[in-house]
Amino acid sequence: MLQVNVLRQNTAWAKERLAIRNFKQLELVDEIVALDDKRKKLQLEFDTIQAKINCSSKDIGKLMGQGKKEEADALKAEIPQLKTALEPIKEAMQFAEKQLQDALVLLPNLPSGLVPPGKTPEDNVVVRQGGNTPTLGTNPLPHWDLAKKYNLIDFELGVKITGSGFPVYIGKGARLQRSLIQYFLDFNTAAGYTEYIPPFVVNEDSAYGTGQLPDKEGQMYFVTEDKFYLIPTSEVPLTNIWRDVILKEDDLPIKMTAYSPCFRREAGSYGKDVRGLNRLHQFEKVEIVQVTKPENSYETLDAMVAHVENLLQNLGLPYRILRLCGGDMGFTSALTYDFEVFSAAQGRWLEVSSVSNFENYQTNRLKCRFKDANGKTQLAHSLNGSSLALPRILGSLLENNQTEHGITIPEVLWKYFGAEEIR
RNA sequence: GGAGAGAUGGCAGAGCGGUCUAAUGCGGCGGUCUUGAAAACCGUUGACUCUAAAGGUCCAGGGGUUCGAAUCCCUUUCUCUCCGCCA
Repeated sequence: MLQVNVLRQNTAWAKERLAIRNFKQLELVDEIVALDDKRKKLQLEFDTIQAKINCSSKDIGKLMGQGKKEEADALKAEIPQLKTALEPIKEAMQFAEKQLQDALVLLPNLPSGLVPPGKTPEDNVVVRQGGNTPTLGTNPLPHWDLAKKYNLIDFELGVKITGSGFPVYIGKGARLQRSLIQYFLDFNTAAGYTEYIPPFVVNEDSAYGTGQLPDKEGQMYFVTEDKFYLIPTSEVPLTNIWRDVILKEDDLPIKMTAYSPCFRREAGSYGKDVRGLNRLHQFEKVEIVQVTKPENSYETLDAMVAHVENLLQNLGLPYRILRLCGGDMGFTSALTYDFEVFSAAQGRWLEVSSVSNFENYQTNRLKCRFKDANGKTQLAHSLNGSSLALPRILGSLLENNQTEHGITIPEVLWKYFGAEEIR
């Protein structure tokens, strides 16, 4: 969430930034500053009266110790009226605090200066394109047909066991998926990321900490019995490792990577968007997360983009990198690059990664801070990206690499997959 | 799941109704000494709010009793021990 002081000191600028992402309730910024003013005023009143009570209580203690019971009783008699005066102030203060908090979580992050204006995905800017689109033979098959032909994935079986959007990977399909996961993790750890296996369900504090709550409440599966959320991405448990932590400057940057299944309800999705592996309720993903010093976060973002780009190049997939426009960006992001691969048989670009800098939006909520060289505590910056989401990579790999007699496996996967081709 | 015991500063650990502004030890930081280091000795040591300062808040979370709560009561969560179940 945003810092009130930033909004207070740069009110007009903050509104301009929010307008870039087509945020409508700009008056919320003024309301927040007003609420904070109110809160401060009440806090001061509260503190003044509380100080008097504390002082009297100490005096009573001393008097009792000296056996001056009557003087102590006289002092005691003064306190009830102070407490009576305190009560409404306390309530008003707590109410103002809650209102402030409730308002703050409604504000999305401020887009960085690089974010292009725009409302829809059409307004995203292609910053780079790479790889070659293959020339497929006649009647290229979409991946769901290839999956059936080579017995790699059974979608109907998933429907039987759970429901739509929960595919069952079988044999070489499962093996290919595992090969990709292992390749991604090895590639990430070679680049200095530490591998984690985090919990796949999280509590409310964690879901709130990275901003999934209250924004994406309906997107997550919820275990009512224990009040746990199934993670929509391992970003949630990974970033929350640093909740309520004050780091040393030397600890930064923190580089983490994790494989996890991801669970998303995706309510309301339908049609060709959800066909095959295009959109699932459970999918696999390898994630990278970094926590950095504020002054380094944008060069870190560039490094993460280059890192993900390398992965796609190594897999030989045709890709493009988009800088998301204000209207298409995530709630908590300041700048996001999306990666799409071209799935040749479907003839569509599919999103396979999203790399974002959250600046201190997440860390402010998480209270993830570090002590700088001057001993001052300040908020760190957090970033994350998919490296990579598996289903669409798998789908496009099947489609782009299909031949007359099988599917060729990219060379980087040979040692994991144990073969150069699926026949 | 049942019974019992606990949760205190970076860590260990005292405090169980009133100078707690939380003892003590370890660790960290600074200094003295030293060619340098170690040892020894001396000093220092959290967060939030507010900030000119004072003040206020924080002893797992929430609520209560009291003039006054780390300390008493209720409640939630977590940890440990024993039993049960189990990969």
